[in-house]
Amino acid sequence: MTTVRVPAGWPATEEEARAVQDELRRRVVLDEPGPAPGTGHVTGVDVAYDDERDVVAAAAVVLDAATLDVVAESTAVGRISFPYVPGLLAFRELPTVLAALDALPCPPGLVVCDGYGLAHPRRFGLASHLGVLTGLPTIGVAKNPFTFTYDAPATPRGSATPLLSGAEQVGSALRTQDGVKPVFVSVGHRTTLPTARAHVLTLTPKYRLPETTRHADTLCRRALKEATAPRPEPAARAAADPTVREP
DNA sequence: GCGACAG
DNA sequence: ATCTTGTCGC
Repeated sequence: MTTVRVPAGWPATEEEARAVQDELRRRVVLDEPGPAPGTGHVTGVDVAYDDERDVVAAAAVVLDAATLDVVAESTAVGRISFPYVPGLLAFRELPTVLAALDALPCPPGLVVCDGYGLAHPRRFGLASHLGVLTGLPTIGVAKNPFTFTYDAPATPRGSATPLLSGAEQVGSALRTQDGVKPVFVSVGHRTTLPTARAHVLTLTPKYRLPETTRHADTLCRRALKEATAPRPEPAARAAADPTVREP
């Protein structure tokens, strides 16, 4: 586990954060097919908070895309860098997520984020932001439609309908299990929407949410719990480990 | 002006 | 996101 501070120059106000988005959005790459689903590595990232103690924990879990086996994982903890503001989620989550990705022992491949990419008020959600900062292909998978609209996909797993911002398609509502509420998929960086949907279907053989996010969710919650766990008394620590001498 | 609003 | 155990159902 690594520890993170809020990066120097990180936006302090909503106005600054929106200006950063308007600047960085121009660097999103949308004309690459991206990694083929079922090959190489796929990495899930997620974050858990303790607002009371001002602690945030992030996890990155790398899966073998063909077998969905976990091949590597890492965590990072830090201080909360921004309040939750719809449309500015990246400024709250990214510093710790970047630290967790940096701590991985292998290349992450495609990164699957909790939330949105292009489906965003300024077309620059968390997944796109992470992609631009790291250069990695990214997609967003959200559990709610945010401010967007959609028609219910047909019942079978794999059915999809457009996720709309007015008349503009910003993503897909994708049914990942028969008759279960869809997830909301959007492109982050360096891939396409059909490819993003194919990745999500590959990652959901059994549950509604991708295996990547399920693993990352479990791991970041555990990391948060450990980071906020009460410290053992010095005497108890000395008793538990006689090789430790307290100054 | 009011309400809604990824995690 | 988070508060939170057992429980009803396939």
